Amino acid sequence: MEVTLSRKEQIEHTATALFKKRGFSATSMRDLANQLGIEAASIYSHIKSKEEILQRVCFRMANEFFEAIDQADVRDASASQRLQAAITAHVKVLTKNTEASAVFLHEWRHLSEPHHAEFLALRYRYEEHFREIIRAGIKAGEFKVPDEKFAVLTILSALNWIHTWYKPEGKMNAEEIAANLATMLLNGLKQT
Amino acid sequence: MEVTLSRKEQIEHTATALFKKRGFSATSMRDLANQLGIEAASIYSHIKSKEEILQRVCFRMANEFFEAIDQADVRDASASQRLQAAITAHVKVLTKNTEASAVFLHEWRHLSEPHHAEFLALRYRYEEHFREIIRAGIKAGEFKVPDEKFAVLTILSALNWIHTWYKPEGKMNAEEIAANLATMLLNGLKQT
DNA sequence: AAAGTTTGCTAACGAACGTTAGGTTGCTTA
DNA sequence: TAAGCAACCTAACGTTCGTTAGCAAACTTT
Repeated sequence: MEVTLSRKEQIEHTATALFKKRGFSATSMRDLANQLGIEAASIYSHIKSKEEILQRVCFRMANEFFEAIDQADVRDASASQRLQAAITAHVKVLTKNTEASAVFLHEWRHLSEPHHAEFLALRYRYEEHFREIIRAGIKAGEFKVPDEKFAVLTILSALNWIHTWYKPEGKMNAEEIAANLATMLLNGLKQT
Repeated sequence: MEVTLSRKEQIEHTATALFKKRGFSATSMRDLANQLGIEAASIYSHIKSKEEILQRVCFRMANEFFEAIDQADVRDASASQRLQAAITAHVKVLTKNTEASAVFLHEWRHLSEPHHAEFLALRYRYEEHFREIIRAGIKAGEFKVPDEKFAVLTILSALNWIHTWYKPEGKMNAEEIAANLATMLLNGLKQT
């Protein structure tokens, strides 16, 4: 299953790796060019600006997260089941591309307006999906939570650390990680 | 309870706020000077380099976390109680200074060697404290966890998002947040 | 009143930055 | 075989960067 990347996609891919490792601001176009084996000025045959790369990565990942969560949502299921499905979908996207995920999670703040505001709005909408599940769970007496915003932030932060340590060749695959995280968040550490 | 800060401490404090907001690399000495109402070159009457500020913040916070967790550790208690105490201690440090915490958590990677390696070693030692508690809990049959490293990473990432939203004037104080997080992580979301 | 310390200034350095202009090479398509 | 295009080059632009040198004023201590 060899996929041939266009030069623009290669640039984006290499830049993503550098943005994750060093951060957007600490990555220079000359660093990126060096990694690609070309001159910095040559990059501008393919992209308009350094920030364009960041924009493409951030909004592409936002799309992937939305698609995953929409496909995974099972109507007429319990809140626990829905939450488990959402967690699994989220973890799958996160593990499928850890580098782009890291950029999505940490480097979006370097977006300039109006992209910055647009990104925040998307993120809010994404989180709202989780909040809605938690609210439904509280209403049904399924969950016991002091505040749904608090719960969602805690859940997502627990998930969003994965990209720092996940390796495809590690002993847990994405599904196992998702299952373990869902169990831990839903049932806690304590032996039952 | 007015505390007079030395000029050096003022610089450190203002820099910390900027490092949190924009990141270390995206914060220039001229930004910092502007915020302080002086010229960039004047800062060098008080500090040796930009990175010195980062070093001081990172290692001071590391110290604070260690002190908090050492004081909070109760021998001859159950693993649940010890974990609850450790979580509370961690959250207290985190909420006491959200800006320095953000720098501690996200900007340490801009440290140069050997400080970078030294910082990582400290962090490993800190996390080891949590791992030891989890291991004790598993051994005593108190916790049901697939992997103690996995559990600790999940716990700490759930905690380490607090600095992004915590406001001292918010409806939950540090103790309530700590209690809610400990309950959620130990018992899960589900109604019992 | 003298000496020392703190705090700041202006001017400037060399380096690195993102980006543009204009040109060359080689492959692909009409 | 000519035209078009993708990919990359060198040279350079204007700007910003962290930092140093050298000096001056103000406050504190002796």
